[in-house]
Amino acid sequence: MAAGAAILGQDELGLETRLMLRAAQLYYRLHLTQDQVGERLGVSRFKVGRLLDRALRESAVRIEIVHPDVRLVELEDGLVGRFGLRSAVVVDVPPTASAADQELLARERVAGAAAAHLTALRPTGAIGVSWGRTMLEVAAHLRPGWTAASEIVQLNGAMSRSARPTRAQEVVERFGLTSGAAIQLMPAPAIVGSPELREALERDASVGETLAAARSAQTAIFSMGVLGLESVHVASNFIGEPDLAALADAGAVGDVLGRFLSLDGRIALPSLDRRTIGLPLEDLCAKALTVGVAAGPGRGPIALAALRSGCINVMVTDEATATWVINNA
Amino acid sequence: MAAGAAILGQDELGLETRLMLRAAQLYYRLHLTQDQVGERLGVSRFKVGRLLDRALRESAVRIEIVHPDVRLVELEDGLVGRFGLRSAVVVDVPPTASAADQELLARERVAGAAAAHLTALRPTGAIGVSWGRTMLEVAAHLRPGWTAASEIVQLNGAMSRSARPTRAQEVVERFGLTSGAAIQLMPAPAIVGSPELREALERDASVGETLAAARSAQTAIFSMGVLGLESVHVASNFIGEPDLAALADAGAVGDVLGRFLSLDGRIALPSLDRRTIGLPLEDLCAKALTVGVAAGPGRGPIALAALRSGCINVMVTDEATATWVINNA
DNA sequence: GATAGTCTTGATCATATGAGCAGTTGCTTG
DNA sequence: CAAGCAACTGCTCATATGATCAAGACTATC
Repeated sequence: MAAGAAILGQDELGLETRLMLRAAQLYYRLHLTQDQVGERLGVSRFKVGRLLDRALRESAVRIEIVHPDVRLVELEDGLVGRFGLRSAVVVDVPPTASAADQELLARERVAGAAAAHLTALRPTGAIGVSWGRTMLEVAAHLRPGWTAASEIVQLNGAMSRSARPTRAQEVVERFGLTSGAAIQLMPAPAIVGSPELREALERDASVGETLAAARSAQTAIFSMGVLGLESVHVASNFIGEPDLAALADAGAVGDVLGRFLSLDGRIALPSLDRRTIGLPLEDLCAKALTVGVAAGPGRGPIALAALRSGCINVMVTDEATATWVINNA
Repeated sequence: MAAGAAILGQDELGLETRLMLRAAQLYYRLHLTQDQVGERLGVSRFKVGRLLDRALRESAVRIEIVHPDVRLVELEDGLVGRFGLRSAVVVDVPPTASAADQELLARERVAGAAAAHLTALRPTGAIGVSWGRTMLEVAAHLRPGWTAASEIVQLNGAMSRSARPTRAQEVVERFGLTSGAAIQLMPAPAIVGSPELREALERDASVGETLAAARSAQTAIFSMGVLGLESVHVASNFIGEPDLAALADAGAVGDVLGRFLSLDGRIALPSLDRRTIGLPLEDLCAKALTVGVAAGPGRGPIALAALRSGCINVMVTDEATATWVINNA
């Protein structure tokens, strides 16, 4: 063979290349062993190995992963790698007719994924939870026995004076019911009028004990809220027009546990933060397992901010949000 | 893991599928071993193997050969498989400005490939050769020492009375020169006026001895000619208008060793065949190694006919011809 | 709530593949 | 024409992979 090529000068015909392609076909298409390929082609199995090696190096053979869900896995890996997470779950949300439906579906899908992932994570001890529409949906997806946790603690204030209830209690109750754990609520509004009042409430046993439990929990599960009129904090009357305007001025993009963050992951408006009742951001960041859930359009910025704050260990979100985060990180 | 999926009922999230895709990425993209993949994913290497197996079976991973020359190899394999050949060589002919250039280039490329392939085949003993433009080109591409054959024998009559010489002698001479073998010419026209004359000539020692040598040679190398005014047989005045018309009527598509075939691979016009001097078709078919060379546009039909005749062991041709043959076989 | 059946799992062993190495071959250059 | 050089080949040995099997887990059914 070498002799032939030599006499002919160069390998004009691509004889060696043809051999390579033939080997690749026999090996990758017909699934013969390198030995068998060698036998058919009249070369040693070593040569076949080298031929296949060359085919791979010169990308004459392309191996690609074509499953529609790879992009989700890639996003997950991207999030884990970029933000040093323990894990991430990115779910696919099929398109819907209306934007409102899309938001609903995204919430449903992401919440389901969050519930499933939580079950797989099997957290133990005390678990802190936030509230909101997304958390309510997560709670609804939990199956009995999903964890053997000892206690479910509400992480931030939620008692609303508005006509539209936060249903925060339902979240905690369902988490407790499905796990058989005791529950502990935080009987206070999310945001009050003054830092002094917040301090007074936190000193009181009713709120103080829950806050202490929230601090000592090693696991936290929480959602992310957007800033704007559709925010639950606005709907629940925790913040009004002036606060909203101030937050917008400060560059806030959304909230975690009622604490509004700017895109760089810091507290956007410290003066408001001092009026916010619940687990402080730095205490959240210190926990061993912190599961952040972001579902629906427009969550990209707050998701990125929360990830940048370093308070998220495990991220659960939809494809659009994950894509936004990766592209803007 | 299994427990989690069980509690959640079905594998709603495609958790197993994600694991599969992740395994595929780590294995095929990052080239980790299955062991390492298992370690990263927290599963046994057996599971990784099964995951990858499933990925392949469900074609979540696609392995394809993307080299531009695969199609040539596929055509080669197609010819070998379809016609039970020993081997086949199909060459790529880049497009040219004019049709005439295309024919020239095809001939040059195919002839080069034929010479190279012959060298690789290393035929021994006596080798029979035909003549024609293609064979002349093949001869021109032979490098000294390409074979250790003992004798080169002309397979069919070629002596022309026309102004345009066949240069058949050059073919044999160059085959002999480059191999150091003795040569034996067939001093007769390709086609004569009557069966009786043919018989008389073949009985004469001058032609008879060469014919006997042609019969006993175990190797034959020959080209294929088209039917029509551009045929060398017409140009050399071996056949005239009446014969040409009769051949066309009989469904002849071209010739091998001056013997015209119809598309089914049989002698198209037995009466003409009886006037043709040289190795008969059935003697050609009986040889151990028969290399047929077909180059240039319009050679599809005669190539197919020759292949069907069963007289070809090894085929050398261009892509267009091979494609035509495969599509019309 | 027990039990048979099915699916999944991890282990062992045989096989296939890859890494490193020494011998050979042909090419190049003095 | 010879000597050095570089590429290629086939070998041995270590490793990775695939086939088969027994045990365990979960499901479905009564």
